[in-house]
Amino acid sequence: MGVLSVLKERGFIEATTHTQELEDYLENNKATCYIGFDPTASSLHVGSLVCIMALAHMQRHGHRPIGLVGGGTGLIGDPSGKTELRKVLTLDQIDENKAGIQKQLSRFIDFSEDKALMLDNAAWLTKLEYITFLRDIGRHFSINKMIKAESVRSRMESEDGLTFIEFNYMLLQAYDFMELAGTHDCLLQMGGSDQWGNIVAGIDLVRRTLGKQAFGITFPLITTASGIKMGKTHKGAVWLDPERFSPYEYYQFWVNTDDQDVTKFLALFTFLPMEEIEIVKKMDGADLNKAKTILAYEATKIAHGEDEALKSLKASASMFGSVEVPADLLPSASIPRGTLSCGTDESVPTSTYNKGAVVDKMFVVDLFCDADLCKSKSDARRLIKQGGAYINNERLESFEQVVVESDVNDGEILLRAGKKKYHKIILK
RNA sequence: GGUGGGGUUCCCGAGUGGUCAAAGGGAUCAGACUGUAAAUCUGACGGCUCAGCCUUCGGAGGUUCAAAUCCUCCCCCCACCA
Repeated sequence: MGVLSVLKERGFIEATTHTQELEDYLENNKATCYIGFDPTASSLHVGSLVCIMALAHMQRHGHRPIGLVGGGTGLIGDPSGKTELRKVLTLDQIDENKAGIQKQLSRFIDFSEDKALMLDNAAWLTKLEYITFLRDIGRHFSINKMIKAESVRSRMESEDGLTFIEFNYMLLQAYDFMELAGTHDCLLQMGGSDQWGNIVAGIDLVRRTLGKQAFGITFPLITTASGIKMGKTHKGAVWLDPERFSPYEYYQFWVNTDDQDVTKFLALFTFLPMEEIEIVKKMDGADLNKAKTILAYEATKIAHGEDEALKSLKASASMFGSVEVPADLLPSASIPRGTLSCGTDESVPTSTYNKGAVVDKMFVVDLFCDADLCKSKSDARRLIKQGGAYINNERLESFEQVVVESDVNDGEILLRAGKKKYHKIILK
């Protein structure tokens, strides 16, 4: 099956240009394709995962993906899908962020032997000269067309308006496409649905300047069943960087997937075969939790490796009781089968304290605050009053409670806030 | 540059001298119900040494027993005009 059909079947495709020609092109060529990533942070997050997975699928089908880091465009800021002007990044920040992004992408895509490329558009964009650029590139752009583009129009209508610097973003992205088409014969650009205007502009520019037919694919904006943009939690974005968002939290993020999203996410965010995912569609009720376990395991494995996935699985089993993974569910997944009742919980966040400074000295409340389970003492007070604070799985009744010897089991104290947030205290 | 309208607690948004830690909604958090889901219901939602106290309403001063609310200056945003 061609890569385009695979992507379509798995829910990646929102729109494509020249559908038939694109299909032929991908069938008959070892194509090069690219997606741009903004270096606005030193880590990518789940919001970019659709793009990343699409590149990975491309590579698995023998095509060559390019991850383009917008080191040059990051100096400008894309107005698409933004309601306000983005803060401009400094060169140093961009460099740092770029490095982080490259590292993460290499978990998903194989960059060895030029099977994939990582480029930075700063390489060509920062060398542009204004007059030359206007004359050679600017002439191909119609203001009439641009102001009709959704990204521009919505900003023109908003009271914040649109600055000239942002208005130019489209030209620069189109220039990127032209550059890549010229130097790497990259004729396919992909991106989120908010990139449609930019992609189409690039295709036009490639045709006008190089006389080549280029193509575009956009992905749908993935929202959860409750209508929220995918990848946002109370803690903000779900980062792929294990330093910002631990593999255990990442795993938990996927386990907490809404029932209605399970099959959609399995298709988008794992490589499990669709025939197996089809079966999950027929499942409902508590059974779906088993599928969520596999989703979480696979997603964690892809982003953080099998070891971390296994650790997270075990930690979850010991925190939330047993986890059952039937042998015949999604058989291609490498998750261990059977019932996992208890195990080490090494992936749960921990802190270490000096025992003498804690026992009979410290208030339990302070441990909650230090462990970031509560924002402040008032927060801790509320939590206790509402019965959401637990020490070793026993509800904490009093705000004034001090840690005592009997709270310590094997040199450890397990704190819990609400149903899902745990923190382990190790005493030395 | 001119004229007018604004900047309120995470967000939207009420509030024009005391009854204001500030309506309402959203988000969030906890509890109940569940399946580590959704929906629903209940409660919480600035901080603290918590029946009390302290710090917030763009910034700095001032008037007043008392200011988010009045005055002065400054900063920023928006609309229309140039």
